[in-house]
Amino acid sequence: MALEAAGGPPEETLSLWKREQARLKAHVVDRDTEAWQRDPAFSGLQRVGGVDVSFVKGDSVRACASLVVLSFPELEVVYEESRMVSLTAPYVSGFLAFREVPFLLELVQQLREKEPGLMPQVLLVDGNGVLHHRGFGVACHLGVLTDLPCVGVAKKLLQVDGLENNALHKEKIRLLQTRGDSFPLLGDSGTVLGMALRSHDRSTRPLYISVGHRMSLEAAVRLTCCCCRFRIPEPVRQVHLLLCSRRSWESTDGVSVGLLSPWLRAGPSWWPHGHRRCGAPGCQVQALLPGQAGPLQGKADICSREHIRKSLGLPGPPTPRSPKAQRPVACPKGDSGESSALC
DNA sequence: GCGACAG
DNA sequence: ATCTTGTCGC
Repeated sequence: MALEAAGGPPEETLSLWKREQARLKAHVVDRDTEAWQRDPAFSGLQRVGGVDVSFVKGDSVRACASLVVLSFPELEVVYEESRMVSLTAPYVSGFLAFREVPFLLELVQQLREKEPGLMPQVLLVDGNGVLHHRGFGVACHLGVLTDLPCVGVAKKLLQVDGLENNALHKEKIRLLQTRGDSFPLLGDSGTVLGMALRSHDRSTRPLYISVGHRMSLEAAVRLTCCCCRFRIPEPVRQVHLLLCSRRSWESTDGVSVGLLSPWLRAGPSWWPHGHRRCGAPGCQVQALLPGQAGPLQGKADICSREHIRKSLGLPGPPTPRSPKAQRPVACPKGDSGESSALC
């Protein structure tokens, strides 16, 4: 307790972590290893996964780790699992993996045991891959440890190796006009560490894509773009939704209802109606309505035909954001222009 | 006027 | 990450 009270982990721990990163980094494969990765239409790719860990405000220990698997190219949820965990490591920039990866590994392992047929062929990871202080971000870390192809998808530029979110960078962003536009992130070291990608026509803010494991940067960018209905790629976005709903039901059973965001409390209109939720170990699958309370529990769940998902493609006015509605768009935006009101 | 550091 | 406000940039 009170480990990270003041200055985070001791220098000793950090250097241990650095050594581990250096050791594992040797196993990173930064090129395409699968046939589908080189195919123009990604034919052969059938399942894309997303993972993330979400936190409970006011609680530095409890968190929720989730894994979802989507069909490709339909992008429908075919598997989702989440579990409450107790974090052991604090967040330290450059060492995100030591905080999150152990739990993500467990989820992958669980899937491997229970539903090997649903194992994703690639994972989109919230965070960076080789675009990292030591070239070994969480996407590489998880990739090496699972031996799954992984892509780092970050929402903010990690300013390393001379990369800076400065005026020049912002100007380059401004030049990204339509979905799919991108520019390389060239570090002072002379290496291309990743790409800034405009993932959606209606979103100005780029994603920062970098290689995690067993995939080229080009394929990573192309795949990410293929997974974007909105700014955030569906696998990652679905994981966020799962985490959010999970948190809300968690809180109805617990103590932090008052800490929930108003968006969630209000019974968000963007919530997939009646979407099934999965919970923690030892529980049952539930049908949870927006804002509805549910027993705290959960278990692996296979939601193959999530026809409910279709609602995501329907006119569900999600975020009555700001007076930025310049465009009469025919598609529902859940999070495009903004940093997502979700999580 | 703040603080730079993925999540 | 979370919460929140509001629309840049030094």
